[in-house]
Amino acid sequence: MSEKITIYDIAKKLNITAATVSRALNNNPKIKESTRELVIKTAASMNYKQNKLALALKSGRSNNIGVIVPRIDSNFFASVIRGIEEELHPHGYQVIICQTHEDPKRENENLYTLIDAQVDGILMSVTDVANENTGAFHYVLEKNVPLVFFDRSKHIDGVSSVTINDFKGGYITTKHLIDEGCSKIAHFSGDQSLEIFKNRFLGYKQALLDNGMTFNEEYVIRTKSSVESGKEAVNVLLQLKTPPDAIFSSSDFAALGAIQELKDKNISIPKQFCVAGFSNEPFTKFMELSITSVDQSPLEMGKMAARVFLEQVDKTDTIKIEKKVVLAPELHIRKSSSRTTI
Amino acid sequence: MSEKITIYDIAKKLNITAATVSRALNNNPKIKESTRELVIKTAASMNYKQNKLALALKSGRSNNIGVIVPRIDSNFFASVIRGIEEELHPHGYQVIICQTHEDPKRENENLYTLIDAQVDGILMSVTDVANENTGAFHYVLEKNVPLVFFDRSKHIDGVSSVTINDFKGGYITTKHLIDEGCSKIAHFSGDQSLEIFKNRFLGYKQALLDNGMTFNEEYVIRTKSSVESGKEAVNVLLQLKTPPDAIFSSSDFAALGAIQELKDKNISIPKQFCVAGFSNEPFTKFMELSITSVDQSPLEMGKMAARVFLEQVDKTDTIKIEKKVVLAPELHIRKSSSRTTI
DNA sequence: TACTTTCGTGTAATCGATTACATAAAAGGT
DNA sequence: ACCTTTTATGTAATCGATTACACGAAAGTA
Repeated sequence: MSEKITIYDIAKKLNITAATVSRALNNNPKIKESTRELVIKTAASMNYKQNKLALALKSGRSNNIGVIVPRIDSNFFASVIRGIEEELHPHGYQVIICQTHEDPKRENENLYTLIDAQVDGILMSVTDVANENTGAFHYVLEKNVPLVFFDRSKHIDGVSSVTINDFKGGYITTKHLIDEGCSKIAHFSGDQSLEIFKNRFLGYKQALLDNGMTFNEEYVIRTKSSVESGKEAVNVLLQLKTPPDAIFSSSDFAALGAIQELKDKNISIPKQFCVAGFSNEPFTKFMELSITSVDQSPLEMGKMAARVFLEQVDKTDTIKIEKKVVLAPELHIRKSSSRTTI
Repeated sequence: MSEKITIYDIAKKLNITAATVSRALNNNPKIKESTRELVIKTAASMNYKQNKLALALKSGRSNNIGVIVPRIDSNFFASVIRGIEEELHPHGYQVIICQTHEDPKRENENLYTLIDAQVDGILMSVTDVANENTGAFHYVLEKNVPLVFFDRSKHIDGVSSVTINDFKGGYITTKHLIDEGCSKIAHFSGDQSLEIFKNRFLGYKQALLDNGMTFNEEYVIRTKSSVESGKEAVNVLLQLKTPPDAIFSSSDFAALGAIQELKDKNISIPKQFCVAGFSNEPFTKFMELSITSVDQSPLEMGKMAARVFLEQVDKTDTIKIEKKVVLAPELHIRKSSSRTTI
């Protein structure tokens, strides 16, 4: 069992003080070169490792940053986290992961826990957008801990965010369906209290209007992000007097459900019916009937969020710069909606 | 900007000492009940939050645990991490994520970094199994930090592990293919220096022998875990004098590649050719031609690894108990190999 | 009353590193 | 030779909380 070696142990061995050791190890210019070399050599030989906790306490910086996501086992969030980790690792930061499981209570709890753990920043995708209770967020801001939202954000003064242009995502996808000759395009919308889903819906609506098509309330179905929900929703649509001939789904899973159900009913895709999803989940491109979907460049989003954090972290004194980064969504056109192209 | 409130601030306000405040907040029985109430009330009114860094320095426990995985953006690892987080969160631990990207250097670096950051334990899936250089691992053990391997493990005295029975996974899958009437079963093997892949291969081989079939070296192709690699591999197989009629792939992605290529060549699945994969990636069940695969219960694996850690963490003085937990793999039979059943 | 417990709190050290300030020694200037 | 500046190092406070030990006051005992 190895004892923990401290700078005091090194100091004692060399008959100098811990202060000198500390300075030598930190390249303080006031140290005689010979002393520095001796200290560094001795430290190495004794297998000295700096105690980060002591450093953290003294400096007030833990070199940890907290990341809060609804859940980690989703391709999107996992990829964002990967991006964050890759960007922050070279700067010496460790990434602490918290999940909310879409529970506002957990969200608040995580915020408080991270602050109490003295993280140097928090990057999060908001769960509780509707809730007016922003107490936990202001607690973070009061402590002057940089806060950056990604993907799902909330309007709070002084908080930066990195999102994709969901409106545009909805718009280009709908436009694409129109270009493929679809004239009755339905929409699977998610939780409308979340900006992302609202914007996808608005983009969809605008594309319809801009192209001389009428917006039909009946064609909008609120779904969950699940295969089952997509199946149910498509059945509702098919029972309408005038059923649609395309679906723009805000979820890849719901899109998949719709496709499975349409196939069961022998409706041919994309000939009779086109489908497009959102998120570019890995499975969309693996399917025999690959699914058209909007890519949110999660890796890039994570890296960008990390960069925004880095920009803010050393400027505690200056005025908070609220930075809003909006990434462009990219439509991946695949078989489920390709009548003209492959 | 809120000042940081410490126990000294509370003490000053109440004209007592910080020691008394600390004792009151920690339910020390030696404190007069009236004092305790007063302190707690005052602390709350002043919005006092304990500084975990100071606590960590004093106690030597950071309440952080480190998790090292090859990458986080894979369904398997993300799910394991979810399991770990869910199990450890109620115990007050925060989870720090590190990725190796399959790079042994990063693995060592991560181990040292985590120890320097004073984590209370490390849960990891090993990247560098072959490497004899176990220096970093012993460094961890010397520091008496509990270490638990999951999925990919290494034989090191005193280190517990949670794995699945890969041999059995290989065995039951191969047996299933035999039961479906396949007589020439090929195998896509991964990196054989990793126990998991070696054991899947051995299970495959044993199942062949136990069922009176001959093991054919030519039928074993070393693939990477990618669609492309699966395509290349199946083409090699099809050019053999006696091509196989089934593949047990140790990777779902390679299995998918094989399926795509077989379809291109108009070989009917499962009638003429059966395919089974490993890992139960989400896409395997979403495909129109769903893919038979072995589930590794990642969530359970994560929880189990966390529990093994919890058992060890408070027993630093007792002899290290080396615990080997082996979870049972579960074969999910789907269309890609179902001639008899659905 | 005098003596022993018990109770509640204060004093001060500790965890390990950093750093403002102090100081002794060496170097430089006239 | 004497004074000033520079250089290298030591002293001690600090970050915030915990805790062994000390001690005065209150309570219990004979």
